[in-house]
Amino acid sequence: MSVEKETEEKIFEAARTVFQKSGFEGARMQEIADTANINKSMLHYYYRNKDNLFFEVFKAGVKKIVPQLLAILDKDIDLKTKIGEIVEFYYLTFKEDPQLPAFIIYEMNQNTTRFKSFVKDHGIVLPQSYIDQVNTAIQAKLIKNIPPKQLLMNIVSLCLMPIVAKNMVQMLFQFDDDNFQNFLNERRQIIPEFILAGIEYKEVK
Amino acid sequence: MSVEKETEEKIFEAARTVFQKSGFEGARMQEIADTANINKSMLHYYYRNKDNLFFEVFKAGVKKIVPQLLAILDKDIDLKTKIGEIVEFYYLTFKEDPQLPAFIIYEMNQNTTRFKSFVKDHGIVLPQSYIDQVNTAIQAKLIKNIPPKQLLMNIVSLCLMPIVAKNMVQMLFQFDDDNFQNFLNERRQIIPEFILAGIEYKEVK
DNA sequence: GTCTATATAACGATAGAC
DNA sequence: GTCTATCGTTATATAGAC
Repeated sequence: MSVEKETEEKIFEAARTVFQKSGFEGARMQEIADTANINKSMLHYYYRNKDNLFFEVFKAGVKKIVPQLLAILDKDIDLKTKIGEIVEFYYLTFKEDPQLPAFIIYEMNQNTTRFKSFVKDHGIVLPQSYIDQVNTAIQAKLIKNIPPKQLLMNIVSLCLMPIVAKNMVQMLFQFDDDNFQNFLNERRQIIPEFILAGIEYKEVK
Repeated sequence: MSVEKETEEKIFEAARTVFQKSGFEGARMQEIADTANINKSMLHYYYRNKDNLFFEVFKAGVKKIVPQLLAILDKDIDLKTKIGEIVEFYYLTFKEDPQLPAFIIYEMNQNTTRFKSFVKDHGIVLPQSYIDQVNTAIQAKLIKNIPPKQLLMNIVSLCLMPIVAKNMVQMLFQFDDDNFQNFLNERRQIIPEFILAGIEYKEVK
């Protein structure tokens, strides 16, 4: 009958906060317990150990980033629209959860195994439809010649890098938090324009 | 008279290896000692504690990435040449030291203070000459309208992101190490072309 | 400068009462 | 399910002989 969150969920949310802030090695079980406002031994009761708890947080993070990207790439829509959707999706996702991409990318470099099982379980594959779409556009001379994976790498780089390197960017550009958020917001328009010009995109009439 | 590296230097090199691989929290003083092939207490003799040793490694890393970028930005050369030099500089630097950018970017997000003292000591500032150069090119209609900081963000994103997200990229694109290196090599040409088209760069005759 | 031995503290994890 | 108390381990760091 309680309207409060279940203990297990409270623990998970706290773990998400602490792991994303400090990483696996930097995170402390005690800090997770304090953040969740529960007893430390409850962490072990529900999740057995630190590795387990971490992996749940990690998996949830990957799920928030990767499948949606692949789904957009697989959509039967114009390339221009597709690029716009990716930029918007990442902008909105990381506005809510700014530490997520740095967390996932860093932890994946630390331990590839963690991700491999995830890829296997969820059938994570770059959609062939996207590859075909880009190659077709190239042959039709609608865009200039660029390998589809390179194009995707460019799109994702432009979206993620500023957020992954937040402190570095703020420091070099002397941005406070407001300036930084405005900078990101400005990119919602700049990135699609930049990419479309970069591939010399020509509209289909 | 010894041709071997001094102990202090051996420690530093080992610390660089271990810190860049595992991060500050994940690094173990014992592993650094083992890597350097010296006794663990020597670490404290030369560097007093872990924080100190880490900060030396961190500072050296920042020095390898930031001042050179600012120096290129400040050069009195054509914008096209400038972009090409940045791309080449980062490609060559990270071919030798692939874990460096992820290390610096991650640790900077963990602890801004570490970097602030560095910025202060080294007078790290985005050169006004670069800002002026871009704005002048925009007014002369040589490139399309884009804030100079946004353009720089794009350049750096395209160079660094694939290396920072190495494992993620390899996984999603199903690249082995050779494929990945070829992918990066291919970008030496693709990135400058993409950027110049992206800003609709027009050569000065 | 370099070693062995050890102090000290923190962390993940568990046992057991309720 | 939830708590207190505590175990066992591992980490950084230091003391002191050589």
